[in-house]
Amino acid sequence: MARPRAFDEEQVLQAVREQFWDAGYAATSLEDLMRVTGLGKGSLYAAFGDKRQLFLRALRGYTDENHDHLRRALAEPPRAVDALRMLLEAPIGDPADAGPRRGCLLANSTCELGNADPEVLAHAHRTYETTTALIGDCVARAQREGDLPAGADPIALARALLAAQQGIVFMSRTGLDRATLTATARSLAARLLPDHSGDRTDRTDRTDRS
Amino acid sequence: MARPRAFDEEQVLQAVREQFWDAGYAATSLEDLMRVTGLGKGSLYAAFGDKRQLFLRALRGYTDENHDHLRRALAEPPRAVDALRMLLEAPIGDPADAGPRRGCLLANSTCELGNADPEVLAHAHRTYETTTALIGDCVARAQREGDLPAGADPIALARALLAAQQGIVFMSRTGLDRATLTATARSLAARLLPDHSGDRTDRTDRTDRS
DNA sequence: CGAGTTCTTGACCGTTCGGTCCACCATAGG
DNA sequence: CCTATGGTGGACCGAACGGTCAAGAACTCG
Repeated sequence: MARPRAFDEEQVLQAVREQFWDAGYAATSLEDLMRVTGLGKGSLYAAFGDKRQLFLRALRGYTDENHDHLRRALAEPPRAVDALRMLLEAPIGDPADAGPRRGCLLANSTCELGNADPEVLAHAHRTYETTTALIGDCVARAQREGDLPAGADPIALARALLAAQQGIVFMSRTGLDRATLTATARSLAARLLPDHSGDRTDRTDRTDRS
Repeated sequence: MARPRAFDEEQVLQAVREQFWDAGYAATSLEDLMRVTGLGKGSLYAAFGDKRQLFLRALRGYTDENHDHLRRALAEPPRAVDALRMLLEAPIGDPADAGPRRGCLLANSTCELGNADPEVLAHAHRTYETTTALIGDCVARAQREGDLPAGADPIALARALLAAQQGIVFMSRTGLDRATLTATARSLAARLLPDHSGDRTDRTDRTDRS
């Protein structure tokens, strides 16, 4: 009944996200957003509201997508403990992309805005709780598979793994070289996820424990 | 020979540092800096140069002070391994101060400006290398004291400890409660610094540890 | 006590910020 | 083909930005 939109909302949010990711919230101007989206101010404001709302939309999209990836990455490997090991190396990324070390958008946003914007802080808190729960499920699976000691609290180990992962993410932002980063990630993985395959009761398809 | 300064440079830098720490670089305006220092624009510019240089001065002061604290904290405990354990709990802070969770100024600055300002990135890289070396020395001492396995590379363990500490710092910024944070720090400490007092050759004069 | 020098203050500058508004346009339904 | 409806792009706005400058104030030295 009227003129249709000339842009794809998802593509715009993607471009916006990349911009905020590269430069941060405060250092991104509306002109930047117009440039990367190709849209005029009027269109942006009509479609998304002001800068902050647009940022929150992009951030929510990022975290949703991230959780999807995480769910898949945790479920995919046959052995859960391998998924947990990869968790620590994942932030290092492919050698191929060679993109700038820009860390995690949510972590960056939390650092930049956590003090000033309660909504960003709350979103970060919720997101990391969900992440912890996902990792905790995977830890529990690794326990059932006999690759981790069964006694420990899965959530506690999940929190330790998440903290270690965020530490790796941050160290990568300081310009640490890939080799050192990889070695550190493996070292952390070895200490947080010790190899129990030796003293494990050897039934790998053990599904029920209490 | 001329009018003396009416302010103490160190006090001004301290106030500036607190402001940048609370709000970040981009979100701090010259008006904020004038307010917290009590100085006029002219004085600030005459004494320190522009906003960026003032920020870098404050940041360097912070890291220098931090390294002094770290050196002391690592040297103070009779047993080096205890110093390393405290390293992970230190970011949680006193229950008394109850200040806002604002993390580490250098970490925040690295996240906000690391992509855009090579000097900040280089400073962060240098600083964390120094920190790694300090922790590595402490690890080596713990090895000599028989509290850590002697075979491992001290620097490698230092990097793992530093990454874990930064992870704790970050998780505290997400609004995680103190109890959970403390539990996570202790869990990480237990896994990265396993208790070797049992199988240690008993040549050191070990005073009782509770 | 006067001259010389530095520090302080706040007015001022051009620019850029986020945000609003409106004239114009492309489309779908009648 | 015409009209109603929503999309588009850019002119425009006041405010705040970082930064400059000049005039006056405070001090030391001769």
